[in-house]
Amino acid sequence: MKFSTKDRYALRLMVELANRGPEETLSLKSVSDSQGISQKYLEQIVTPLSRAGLVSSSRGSQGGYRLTRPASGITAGDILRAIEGDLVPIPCLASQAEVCPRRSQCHTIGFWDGLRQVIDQYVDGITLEQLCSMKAEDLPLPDLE
Amino acid sequence: MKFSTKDRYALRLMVELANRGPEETLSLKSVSDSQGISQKYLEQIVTPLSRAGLVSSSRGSQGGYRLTRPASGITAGDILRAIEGDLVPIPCLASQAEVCPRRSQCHTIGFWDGLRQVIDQYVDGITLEQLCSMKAEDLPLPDLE
DNA sequence: CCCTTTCCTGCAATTTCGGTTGGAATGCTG
DNA sequence: CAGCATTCCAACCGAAATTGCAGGAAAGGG
Repeated sequence: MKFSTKDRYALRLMVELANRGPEETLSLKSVSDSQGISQKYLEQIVTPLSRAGLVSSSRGSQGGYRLTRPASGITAGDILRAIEGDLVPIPCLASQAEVCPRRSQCHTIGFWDGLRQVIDQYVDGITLEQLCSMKAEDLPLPDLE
Repeated sequence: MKFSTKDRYALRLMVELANRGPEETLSLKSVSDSQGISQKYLEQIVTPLSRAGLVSSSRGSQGGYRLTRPASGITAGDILRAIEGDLVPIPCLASQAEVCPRRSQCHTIGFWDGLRQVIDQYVDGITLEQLCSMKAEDLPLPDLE
């Protein structure tokens, strides 16, 4: 149960974009330099973010990417779902999953669906704006202990 | 971000064992028959559960596995951690991870650690006993919405 | 002694991960 | 218009993990 590097890099990429505001474009080259991620790999990561409508692009010299809306209107869930597709812990729960033949007597599907809900609730409750203001020191957490 | 089949099968295996109580032993052969999982694969799954002290075994004819303690004293988290080792969403948060060089200026580590806590809290809050009494129909959830 | 079962090791096919490579299209700028 | 920076597109690729299966050895009950 791990999130991929694409998930992690996507968050870091979006934080960089958010730091520039939605007007200024930022090239992958500069993100590559500041974050230490190869430009070519970033291309793969930004593509689904673009298709999901979270960022827009301009080509050519002085081109780059920018947020399509303020960072306060984008959640971590938006970003992760753009990369992962469905954010489900097991294939059974995917939106286009075939119906499991032992579904009716399954004792664990409820557990997994509960986990999905807990994860959804968490990632949708944290905005890109909040991410930007987080430092490593102050560990986060809405209101858990 | 998916949990492996071993994680899922481990839960189902443990539910089967719990249904027999901690006295009666149950062979992998019978679990294989009722759950439709190959006996050989189950062997791989039960081994870490045994090493983690969640089940004990007896060899030979009439042998099998049984819980080492009541199902009310075993959580889903216990089972998943036995299979997965650390239950962390990204390698950075593993207990024996090397320190990330960009840790101090990282804006996302807090997010991931929060996710880890949310997951931990959920899986540790559901006991094997609760799993046994779950049906597919009644979706779970302690008190979320 | 035979049968059942756990235990242990090794192998193998497939998929996923984590990228790299190569180039085409587009648009600014001198 | 030439050149350069950038996004876009599509393959490819090695390594690792996933998802098992096979073949036994060891132990215990009947």
